[in-house]
Amino acid sequence: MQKLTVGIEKAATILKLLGDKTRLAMMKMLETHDYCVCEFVEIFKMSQPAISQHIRKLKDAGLVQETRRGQWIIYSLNKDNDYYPLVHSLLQHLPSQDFKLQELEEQGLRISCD
Amino acid sequence: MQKLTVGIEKAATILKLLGDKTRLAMMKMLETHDYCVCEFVEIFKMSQPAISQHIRKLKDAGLVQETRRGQWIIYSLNKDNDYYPLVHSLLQHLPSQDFKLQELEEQGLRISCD
DNA sequence: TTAATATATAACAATGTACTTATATATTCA
DNA sequence: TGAATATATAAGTACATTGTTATATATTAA
Repeated sequence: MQKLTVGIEKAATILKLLGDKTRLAMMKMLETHDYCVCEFVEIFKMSQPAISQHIRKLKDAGLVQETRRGQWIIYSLNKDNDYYPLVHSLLQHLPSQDFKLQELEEQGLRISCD
Repeated sequence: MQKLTVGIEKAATILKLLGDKTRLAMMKMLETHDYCVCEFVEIFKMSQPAISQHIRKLKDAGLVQETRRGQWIIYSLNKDNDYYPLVHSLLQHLPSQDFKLQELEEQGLRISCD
């Protein structure tokens, strides 16, 4: 059961988390596809630990969830989270990031294709 | 003319601004009433410079606007801002903070009553 | 079992944030 | 004009954040 509204303090925590362009882009991207860490590393041209640390923050807040698939760990949005309605409505205001997925596919670097 | 979506980077900047419980509460409160700095000082039990600095950030981002009324400066939401649709939809997920206004009135500290 | 790959964690440095106190500016009113 | 009030700004400090590099852990495949 999800709440209609969310406490101000907790909401501020979520917004602070999303107030980083890398994490915000990740969330928008996860709206349409799942991704593994190594794909994000390619997409954001950022070190693997940096990506891993961003994802951990999202995971600790319950915004994303992980599933291991062999040697890869696939991340997806956790739509059951209490804050998902807030997050969802905010993501609607952002432009699709699917062009990044396309770039990845053109480079032959897409891994977690379903 | 407002845009349908907003760049990821700029959106992250806005969300980071709102990712502070004081500023987020201010924005929610400004949805229903205008406030002056001295009222926020009472409500948030915070020093005047601290409040002033929070408001300046909101103002610099164009989220709020000021109007001088005598010795007071009244702050209100800037609904013409490009990011207002995003901000508005996100505030809908937060509980009303009107009880804070009531407290203020009960203490006889309400200033900027229209 | 060993090498290769994917991910996580730890320790650190640079930078950013949010307060504080002290002080400046603007307005009102006696 | 001068005192009182409201607000802004500056400088300093404590703490948080985000990257880095080095290293640990987990899985796969030879």
